[in-house]
Amino acid sequence: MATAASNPYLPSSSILSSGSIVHSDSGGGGMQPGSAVATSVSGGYRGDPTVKMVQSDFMQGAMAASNGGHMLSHAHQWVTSLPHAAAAAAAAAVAAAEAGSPWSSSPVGMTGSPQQQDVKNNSVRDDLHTGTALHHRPPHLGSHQTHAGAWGGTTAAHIPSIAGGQQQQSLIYSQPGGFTVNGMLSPPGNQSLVHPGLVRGDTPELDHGSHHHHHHHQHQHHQQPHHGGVSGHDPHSDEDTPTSDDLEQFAKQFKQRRIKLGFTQADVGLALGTLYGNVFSQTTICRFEALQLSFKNMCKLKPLLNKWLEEADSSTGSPTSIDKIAAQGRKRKKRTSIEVSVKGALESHFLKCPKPSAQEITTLADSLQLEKEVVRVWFCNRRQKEKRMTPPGVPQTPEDVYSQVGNGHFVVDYLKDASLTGPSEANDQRVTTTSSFHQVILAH
DNA sequence: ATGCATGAGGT
DNA sequence: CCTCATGCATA
Repeated sequence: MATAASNPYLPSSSILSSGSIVHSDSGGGGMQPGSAVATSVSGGYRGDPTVKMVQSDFMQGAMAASNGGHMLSHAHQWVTSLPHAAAAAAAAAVAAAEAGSPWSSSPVGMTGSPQQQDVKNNSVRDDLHTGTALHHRPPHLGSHQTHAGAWGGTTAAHIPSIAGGQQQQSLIYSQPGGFTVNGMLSPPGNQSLVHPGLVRGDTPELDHGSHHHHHHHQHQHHQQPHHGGVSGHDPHSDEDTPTSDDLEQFAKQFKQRRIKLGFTQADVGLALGTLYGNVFSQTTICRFEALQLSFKNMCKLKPLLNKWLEEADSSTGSPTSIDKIAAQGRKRKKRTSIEVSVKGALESHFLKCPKPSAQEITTLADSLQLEKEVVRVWFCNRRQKEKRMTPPGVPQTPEDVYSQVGNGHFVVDYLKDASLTGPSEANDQRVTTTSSFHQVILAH
């Protein structure tokens, strides 16, 4: 194979990335009058030997730079290191899918890598689980994929098991060893972190005596298609679609317990993986706790986290290690940091038009000297932000606070409307509405 | 805790 | 191209 042997990011050949070649930004005027972006370099990707210069859908039109003609310094040099051939991966994916277990088979990735440095997979030591044989259950092979109609529509069922729903990206980030990594629960380092008494005590709390549910909005539940079908819904069962209040509450409880048990958000994420085959990152757990996910997404995760909770406090002391199957070499573009001033500009435009056309984006990008993609993505992310349950900046005081926009309930409400409404038109409406509220916080 | 990014689906 | 769910990398 013609795989290049010189990987600029390998420890040894760090001639380039040694320490401080970071091109400072535009601040003091090292370069152009208008350069605003600064992609900080910080090397450190250890891809595998099989370097392949594949890629990048970005380059396509991004570098048009029609204006000055100068390309500026930030060349996209995202590390490229696709370990396995795409073909192989694809094939494997299919195979996996057919096999039924989305996760239990993705040996690819290292099939050809001669020297994986940190592969410590294979070690199936979970069978030695020392007693706690509770966890570790094979992914239920449900070939159904999450329909997730929850709130979006008439066919709001309940949240189906999503264990097998998304195997999509797992192809790339999937764990090396394949299957269930191993053990979960195990407070970082020492388990004696927690008071023995309260772990098992199973504090029947759940309440925080002071339930301040001041805010009551009319019900926004979308009823199930057939009334009488799935009845017997317990108010706190994870069966039916929870209300925003439920989620809010759960999130809080979850966080509390998690902390008490001495687990980090990352731990939980991993645990979920070994428990159900769905690994999540610290980010996601964090966002869940902070209600920074979409309503739908919150609903999806709640059951999983709930289960973990149960498992977590029922485990006396699980040994197994907490492995970190850290980031394998992946070619991610360097995170471009956008200058505050530029951000401001983007914000402005966003308020005016949250959905700029391709042309507009190009223009804007051009004027700001940013890559088109960056701008596009910025808008995408921005829109997503608008849709989260908890609007940023809004004081989240549990007490009172339900003055106007309270805890995002309204957000959820409007959101639901939005999703129900037909494509196009309605969108502007909702954004506008939200924006008005945001202006308050944004325009200090 | 968050900002920018990736990718799978859906139009 | 967009939306959504997610996450690496960072401040």
